[in-house]
Amino acid sequence: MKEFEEMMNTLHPPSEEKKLTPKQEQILKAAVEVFAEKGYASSSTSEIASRANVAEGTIFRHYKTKKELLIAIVKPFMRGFAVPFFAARFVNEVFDVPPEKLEDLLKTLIKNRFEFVKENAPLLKIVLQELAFHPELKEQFQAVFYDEIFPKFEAAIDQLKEKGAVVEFSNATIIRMIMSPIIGFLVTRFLIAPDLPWDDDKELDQTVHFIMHGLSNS
Amino acid sequence: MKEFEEMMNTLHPPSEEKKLTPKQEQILKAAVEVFAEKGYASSSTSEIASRANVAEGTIFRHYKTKKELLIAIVKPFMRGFAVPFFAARFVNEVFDVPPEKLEDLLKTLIKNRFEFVKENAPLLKIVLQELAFHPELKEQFQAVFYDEIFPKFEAAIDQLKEKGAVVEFSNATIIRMIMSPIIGFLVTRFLIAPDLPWDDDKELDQTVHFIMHGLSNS
DNA sequence: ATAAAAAGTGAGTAATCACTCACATAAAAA
DNA sequence: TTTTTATGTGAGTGATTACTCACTTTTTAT
Repeated sequence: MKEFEEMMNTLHPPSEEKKLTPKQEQILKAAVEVFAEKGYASSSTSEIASRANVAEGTIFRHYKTKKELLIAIVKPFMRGFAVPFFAARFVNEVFDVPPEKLEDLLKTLIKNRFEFVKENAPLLKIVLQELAFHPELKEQFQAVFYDEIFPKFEAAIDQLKEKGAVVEFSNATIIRMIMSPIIGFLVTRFLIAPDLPWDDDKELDQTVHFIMHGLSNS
Repeated sequence: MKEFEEMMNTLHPPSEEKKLTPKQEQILKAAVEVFAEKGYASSSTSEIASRANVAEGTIFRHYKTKKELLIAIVKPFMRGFAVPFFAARFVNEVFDVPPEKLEDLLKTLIKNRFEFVKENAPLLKIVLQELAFHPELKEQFQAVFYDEIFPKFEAAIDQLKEKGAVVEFSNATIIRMIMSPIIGFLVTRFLIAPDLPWDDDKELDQTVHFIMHGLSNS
């Protein structure tokens, strides 16, 4: 229960707190469950309602359509994931830190975001699944990642290239090479084999090690 | 048209040729299209039928259920992808090749599999999407990848570890680090941004470079 | 040529779907 | 307290769904 309340807090951060009624929270919780289990298209509003101990009409009182319910769940998750990247420090820290400390900086950042995803694992599944079919989600994704996070990454990468610390691939390629192993780990960790006895810290350290060596200019 | 016939050949390889009727081919082609566009759950058999210029009943003449149609599409694709790995040479080649030539060997293999995926891009999307929700597909995936391909990879990795050519991560971690950037490229190349002016050879070379350096024991 | 089997058809069906609406209750405002 | 507004309800609805079946056409076997 505690965990879910925390999740709901990240879904609806204090900044624009919407004062959800208890039933509304039950609906969101149940919807996350069902969407993650069966996928959006195979989830019925009637099942969400019954699992939330709520009449079906109550769902449509708060969310005009089923898709609006999906967006109400996914949007805050994406924004929540991006929060630390909005910190003004982000790019500057990468600029200033000596290259040998860069690995530690990345580890800290990644471990922080890992914890966020860990607390919202079903949301990760929903996003990865539904991003492909809902233009509204793609737009939100673009707004958060392409327009906000990636440019900051690019600035940092350009700086590292000038220092000769990073291999001379295109920025898009480098970003892909940074993200692929991380996403690969997250997907394996939480979606494919969540029940394996994972040593998360070790895996993350090794993943960052892999990325840094893969991109190093040797 | 030519391309699709080739795809159908890979879907139903000569080894167990099922002598598909023309209408059956139309059904498979249309189903691949619609499943990839809308996702399995949101695809209706009536749309598949009309897009295949076939009566809806014809679909169920050949495939008892909608899910059986999905499996008829996905199963041969996975088997087709795995074919080169079944070659007895596979592990031995990795054993015998001198470490500095290993990168070239991997490049050849990956470029070969890349072409296969390129010819069946919609199938890649269908597999990635539906694997999460259909136990039958998971079983097929397990049979092909976990039971057949991965053990061969492990044997090769163990050998490389003994030579000290590869970092001492667990085999599962190493396999993940090999596959993540490749899948990351495939997904970006064919699903996220297929219309970008890609230099496939360059990207693949750089991806292999990234993997080899990331895993090197330095 | 004739029979038998396979392929193809499309109207029909029961189930399920997202969503509505008239009404009931609870909370807030007056 | 009285009125207004917000929240909650569940039976009802038209549309859509996967799938069936009696029938026709085509292909294959004899």
